[in-house]
Amino acid sequence: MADDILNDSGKFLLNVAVDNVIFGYHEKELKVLLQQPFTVDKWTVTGGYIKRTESIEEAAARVAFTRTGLTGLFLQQFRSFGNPKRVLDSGFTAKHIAEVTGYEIPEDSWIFDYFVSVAFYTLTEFSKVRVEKAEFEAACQWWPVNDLPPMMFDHELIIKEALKALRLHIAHYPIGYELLEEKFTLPEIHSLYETILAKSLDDRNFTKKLLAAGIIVKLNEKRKISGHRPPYLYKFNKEKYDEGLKSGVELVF
Amino acid sequence: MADDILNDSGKFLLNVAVDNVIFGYHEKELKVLLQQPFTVDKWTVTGGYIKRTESIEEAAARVAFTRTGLTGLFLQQFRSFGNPKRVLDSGFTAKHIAEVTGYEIPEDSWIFDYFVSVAFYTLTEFSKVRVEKAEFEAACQWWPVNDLPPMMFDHELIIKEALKALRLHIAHYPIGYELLEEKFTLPEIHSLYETILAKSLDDRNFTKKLLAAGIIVKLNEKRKISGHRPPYLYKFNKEKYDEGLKSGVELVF
DNA sequence: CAAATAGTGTCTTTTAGACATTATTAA
DNA sequence: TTAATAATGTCTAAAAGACACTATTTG
Repeated sequence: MADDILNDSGKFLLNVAVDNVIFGYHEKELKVLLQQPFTVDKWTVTGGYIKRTESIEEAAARVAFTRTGLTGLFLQQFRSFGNPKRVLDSGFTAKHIAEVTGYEIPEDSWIFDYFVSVAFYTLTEFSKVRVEKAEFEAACQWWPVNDLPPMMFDHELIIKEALKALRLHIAHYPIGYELLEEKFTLPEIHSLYETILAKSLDDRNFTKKLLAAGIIVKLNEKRKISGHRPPYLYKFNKEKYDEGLKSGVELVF
Repeated sequence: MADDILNDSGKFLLNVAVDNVIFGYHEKELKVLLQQPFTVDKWTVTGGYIKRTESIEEAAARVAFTRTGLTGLFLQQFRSFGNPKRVLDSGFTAKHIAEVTGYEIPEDSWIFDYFVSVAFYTLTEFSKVRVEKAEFEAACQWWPVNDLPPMMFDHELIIKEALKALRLHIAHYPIGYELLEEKFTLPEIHSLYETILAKSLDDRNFTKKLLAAGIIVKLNEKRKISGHRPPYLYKFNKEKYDEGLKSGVELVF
């Protein structure tokens, strides 16, 4: 509970934490999972402190697991943020918390200190996520990337930068595996890319490119949809895909 | 001095620090500026603690300034490193320090703690750098990237990753401005790129591409060299260059 | 005029980009 | 047979890549 974090400060690193921008894709919209501390009525990216026994990647994975129930997610570090004004400008103070929640936390508690945030982004298959708020949180829910609630600290910037990194990566690595179901149709992956890049892509050229790169494979099945021609299902070619992740592919769209 | 850092721990953030891989280019070789703590006979990337009053970027700039005397350098954050084993595996202990230097430092001093390192790389014009070791260091000098001395912690990995980031960036941003003198010849910039990318580039196509992108401009001067045809001097087109830095250019070589 | 290196142009291949028609299914 | 959407091929333009000869200077 709260006590866990407040009293057990010896368990965590000081002055450094992780933030994890968890992206999910649903109904042609890119969403991001945000949490709301019950101390402030602003929202934050999911994040947490780093245990002394874990690496920063493990901390980010734990943060994601706590909110989504998923493990083995695609996790990408993209930048760290740190300057003395991050917390000072946020309205996140002992006084404010006392007013809102009745909790009395010392003014000089380590949680109000200057924190460097190591930021990651994570891609999830929306339908598999079971959203759960972590302890010490008032809420946790998906928000459309293009329609965010008021954000705390510099978290709006963090999301912007995460999106920038995602868009850069999508041109060099075969992202998509983690955002779609195992079998997907061309229209589905096509509109995923259009959504992430926020621009329309010629369907013929798009298909051509993915097939030429060899990262997707046509299956002999169709998705059952009524009222019109059913689309073929595709899956990723895992080897090509992993190789692409490692050494990079040119997929400039 | 040492006391500054050891006693004045309240001045610095705990559990987080910056490392800065300072690159310089000299005689067709890419070099990196390394420091040697006088406590261990291994080398490290230049680095330091973060003051409570400064941002991580300011800390990295200060680290570079202390060793090179230069300000306004090109500074690029590329990754953060953090896991509990970084220090444990390094042989960096109070006992070892006492043996080597006679300094008695408590086993539980904060300097032996788990540190997350926010890593940057910096590009410098070799000839302008006046190498100076910082306090608490036995030495500070240039080393060829391809021929490094024994490195402490995970600093060999940090250099590898910095180089990877530099090679990625060079394909998207017009790097070079900070590594060459103001006026340079085509053969000079050509061999700079060949050195960084560790592969040979066709001189005609290389020139064509830089000129087409508009980031370099031919001057009406030649470099005085005897014994053969003197090369023309070029300079960067600062506007195009800055624009390229901001929005990215495709310069795949 | 010889030595040494600088400078440059053309042709070919590959890749990117624009563009519109036919195919399949269910109701 | 119609409604709805899936699937696909060709032509053009631009960019990348391969390749070798001429130019300029000093000694």
